[in-house]
Amino acid sequence: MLTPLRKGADYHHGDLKHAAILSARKLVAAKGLTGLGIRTVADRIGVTPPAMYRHFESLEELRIELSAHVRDELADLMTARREKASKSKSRRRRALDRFEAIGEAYVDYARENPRLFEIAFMSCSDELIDESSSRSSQVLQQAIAELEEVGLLDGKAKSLAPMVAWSAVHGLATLVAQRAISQREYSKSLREVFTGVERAILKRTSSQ
Amino acid sequence: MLTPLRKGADYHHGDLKHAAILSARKLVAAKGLTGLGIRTVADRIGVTPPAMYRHFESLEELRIELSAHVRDELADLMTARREKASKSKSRRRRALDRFEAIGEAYVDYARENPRLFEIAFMSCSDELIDESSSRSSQVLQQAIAELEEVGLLDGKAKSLAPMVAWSAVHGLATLVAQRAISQREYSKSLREVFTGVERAILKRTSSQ
DNA sequence: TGTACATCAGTGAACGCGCGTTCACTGATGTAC
DNA sequence: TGTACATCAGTGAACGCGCGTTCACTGATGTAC
Repeated sequence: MLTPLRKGADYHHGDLKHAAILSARKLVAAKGLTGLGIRTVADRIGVTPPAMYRHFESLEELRIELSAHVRDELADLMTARREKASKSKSRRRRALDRFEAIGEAYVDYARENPRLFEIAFMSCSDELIDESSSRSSQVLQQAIAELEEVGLLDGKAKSLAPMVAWSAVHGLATLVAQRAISQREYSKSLREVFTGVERAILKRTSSQ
Repeated sequence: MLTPLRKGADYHHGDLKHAAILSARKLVAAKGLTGLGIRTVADRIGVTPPAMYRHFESLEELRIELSAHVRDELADLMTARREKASKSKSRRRRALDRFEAIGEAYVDYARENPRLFEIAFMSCSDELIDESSSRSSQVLQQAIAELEEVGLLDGKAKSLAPMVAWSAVHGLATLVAQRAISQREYSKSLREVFTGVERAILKRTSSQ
């Protein structure tokens, strides 16, 4: 399909904002936050720099929108992996698999998109990200609620479960993103962290 | 003392490299990594930009040296706090206090120097930081060894203790540095993470 | 103790560059009649 | 169905800026004799 998608596509881009964010995503993924610029993005999507200002107030705003986009991607991956995990098993197995699936998705995203992951929570430097309202943290809360429903969550540890799981998985993810943990050690570390978190928050049975 | 510290101090700075790193530290602490520049630092320490090139090959090298300096500061704080913790108590109490002291120091540093903490492990983007040789991780290993010596470490969890503790504390630290956790929730979160990590790696007694 | 000289650590001016942003403009689009 | 016109989304040229870095230089320092 070499024909323009819409009439006048030579002059009116049609979907500049969306294209800009995707291009910004690529740019940051490849060169880090420093590589992101109004002019560079404009070039890549075949538009002059001032056109960008029809859609973004400033470079800062582009950054912020990209950061939100990345957080969305991350949350999407988490829910997708959760849904793919374990059907037709015991309720307990299922809840645990879903819990692990979202954690693994989180860390995987960081491993595969280290630069993007870095800006997901960081780049909105000034306003603090409302953790409670962020989609990925909601997904986590939900998974913990599921563990509770099936009776796996330890009563004493219940209140600290979200913070512990969040910190441990987020910590592992940043270490992986920074390559402080090599690909070789990756899955081992992931298993260790999961085991640790589960020892911390699940009910204690003889088998564990 | 308004007299120059050494003869010829007008022309020969005397300690430019050290002064540059300190000034870079201040700059990054205040404005983030973007605020760091050869010219800016040169200005601040009262020297012309080319003088910087007698001591640093490039801006990149200045960044790398600053990053190492920050990692040193962090490790120094950890060991200092560990030594301050708990004397004249039971061996077990002492080992646990020392373990917690280094974790708390880590997170405190991140809270008080968020921008610096961000570059501590990140800015050496290309070469991966040798985790095993980094001073702060050695301090952690040591603390875990102490827990083992006094018989607090759980046998099964022993192998995963370093990874679990490291991830959880590092994760909390980055969340705090990014202000994803507010000052208000800070000490509560810290306690939760410690409790979680200890539930994960310590021997299980009835009291826990 | 004094002088010649190599070495070192700065200066001052300039380079080219790419950046974010602004401005007056123009081509395309959609709507009212 | 056709025309006038407001609105919108782009263009092209230019702005000033601060940056990292290079260059030929010069002032200070220390060492050999």
